Amino acid sequence: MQNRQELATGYVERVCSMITIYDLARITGYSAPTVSKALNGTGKLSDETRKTILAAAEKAKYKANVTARALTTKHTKLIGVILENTVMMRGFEHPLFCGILDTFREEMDEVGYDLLFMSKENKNGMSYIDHCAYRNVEGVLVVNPEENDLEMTKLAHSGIPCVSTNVIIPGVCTIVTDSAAAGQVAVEKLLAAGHTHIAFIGPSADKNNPASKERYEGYCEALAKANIPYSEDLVEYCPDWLSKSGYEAARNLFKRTNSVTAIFVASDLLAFGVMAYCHEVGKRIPEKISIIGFDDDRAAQFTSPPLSTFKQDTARIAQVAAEFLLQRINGVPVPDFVHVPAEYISRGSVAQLKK
Amino acid sequence: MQNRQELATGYVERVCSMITIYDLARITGYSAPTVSKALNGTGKLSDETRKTILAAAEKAKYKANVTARALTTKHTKLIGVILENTVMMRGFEHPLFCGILDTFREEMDEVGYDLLFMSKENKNGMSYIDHCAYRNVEGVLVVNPEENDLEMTKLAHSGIPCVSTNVIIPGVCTIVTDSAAAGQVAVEKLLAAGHTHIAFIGPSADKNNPASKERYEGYCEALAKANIPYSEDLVEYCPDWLSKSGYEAARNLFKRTNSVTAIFVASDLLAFGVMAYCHEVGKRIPEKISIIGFDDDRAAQFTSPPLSTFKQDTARIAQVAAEFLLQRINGVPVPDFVHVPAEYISRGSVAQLKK
DNA sequence: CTGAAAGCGCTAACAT
DNA sequence: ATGTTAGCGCTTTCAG
Repeated sequence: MQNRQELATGYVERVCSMITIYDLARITGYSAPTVSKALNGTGKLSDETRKTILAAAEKAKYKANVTARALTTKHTKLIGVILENTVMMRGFEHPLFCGILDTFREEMDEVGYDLLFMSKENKNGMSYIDHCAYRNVEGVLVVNPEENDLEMTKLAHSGIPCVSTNVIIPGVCTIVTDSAAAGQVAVEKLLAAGHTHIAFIGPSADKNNPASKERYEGYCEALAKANIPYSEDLVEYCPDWLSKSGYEAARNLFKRTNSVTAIFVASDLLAFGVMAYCHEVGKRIPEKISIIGFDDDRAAQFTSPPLSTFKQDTARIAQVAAEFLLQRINGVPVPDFVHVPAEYISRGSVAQLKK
Repeated sequence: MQNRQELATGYVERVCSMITIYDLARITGYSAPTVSKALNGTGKLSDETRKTILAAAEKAKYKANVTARALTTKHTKLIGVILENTVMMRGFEHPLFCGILDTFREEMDEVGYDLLFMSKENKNGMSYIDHCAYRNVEGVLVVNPEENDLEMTKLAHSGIPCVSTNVIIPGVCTIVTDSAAAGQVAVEKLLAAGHTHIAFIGPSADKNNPASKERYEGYCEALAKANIPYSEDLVEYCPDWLSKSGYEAARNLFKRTNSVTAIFVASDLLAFGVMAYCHEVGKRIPEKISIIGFDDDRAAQFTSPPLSTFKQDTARIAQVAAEFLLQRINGVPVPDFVHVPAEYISRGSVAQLKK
């Protein structure tokens, strides 16, 4: 206990006794502004002065204090991250979001930016905009906002630089997987395996979430290209992205029709539910029914059979997001929309149809 | 383009034109310090003054600026988070870490703290301690540091308040699942199902990572209690927590012995590998071999058969971590170690052994 | 090229 | 009970 108190005190002292530019000024005999200029490479200083000051800073292990700097410059080198726990799935646990955040952090770290979680409705009743102002956040990565959230819309229109990696927000640069292209590929793979009665299962299209909508569009387009007439009977919408909904969608689908030999499911999680239903009713995969999912969830390679699916390029999405957010912060125009291709991963859930 | 420029400018203006306590002072006719006191509830002010000022602040939508406040108070209301991408598994993608972080964030949000990712070896070559000082972080949540990391050790000894939720760090309060108790339960479940030749598969015990070690100890203890002699042949260590290692461990185990009818595997991910091996060699689960995993990974309910496992109480771990970190920040002593119980989840991977 | 002065927004210590 | 003064650490004019 005594020990802990001492530690705590030690910390305060350490922080308070941090070396400042005034210390360096005293040490080197120059003034504080000169030290500042030397440290930042700004202003006009003689090479010698700069060298002297830099050496002294190094020796004294001087570290700038962003808090103080930010007060004058307004540059906090802070990026806000919006990642809400929606009904869809708890924030961090979503496979896509985690991958994006991981790489985004690395990219931002490279250029000296730190990541801070934004929150809405926190203790102080702050909105996103309030929170951004409160922390002087320089830009925001929108990974997963709540659906149709007014605060989010306000933030998008506030002029605070934002990029979005999942949802389309008018006025905000959005970077997402090219789901339409992937949807086409999915159907083409199934067509190539001899399937013609191909179903689609996915959440009903939310106009702001391109994922399900584009996957569905890709499905339609591939069918059209192959001259296979579209049938409403083969499309089953579900209310969300949960496995349970996939299970129910499969039940509904098979209640309606028995001709289906293949399904393109808009996500692995949904596909797991579909597979569970198939197992339950003895519909063997892939012998009786072929399935393609989306996301390459950790689980996908361990289902039985392993699930053929699409891997989103989260690293690429994050890199582009980081690049464009930085551009945006620096006042450089960015595109409204960027598509990043997904990769098809062939496993054991698709069978060649016997003629 | 023009549009974007305007937006960016709009943001700068907005930030710069934020209302300050001086504005409130002017509006209300009081002085800045008085406004400050009213806002913070400090000092001695008449009720009326306070009310007037608070009303004016509300009306003007005044929001404090932490950056400025922190400069004088040293209280940034910032908590650092250490979550490195170790070889073990990429940072955010680990099921346990994500859950912990999610709840921890909510808890801290309640009391006005924001979360910031700490990084080591960033552009400026800052250590954890440097980074903490640079951002004036008030405390640190250590979720997943690199193994035997000197910088981490230094941070732990720096006096900066820390709590750890995965690894034991001398001098730092650690909150983890009671893996030993869970390990015992696992073996007891298998014993109850009639198994006596029970194997253990898990990473070799790292002295700082209680997870594998404690699960192994629980395994041993349950065996001892049941008077079943310990056999080295039934224990297979693996180098890490990856599924691939589980696969190889299973192969090694079965190469050595054929009497095993049940395995307690230290994690679901490893268990997936074990299951994959079993499937491959036609060893039916659970008919021929029963398996219990650990973590309740998203995948666990979708393997074939669904995997019986333990669910760590990440929410509880995070709550305790948040509580103790706040205590520690406030100079209140905290325990060195807290165990949180895990819950056994029975699914289809354990069979009653036929006599 | 360098330094003096001023200010970012807030709070602590002291006067009044 | 309220105001004055000063300072947190840094940067940005602007003189010299």
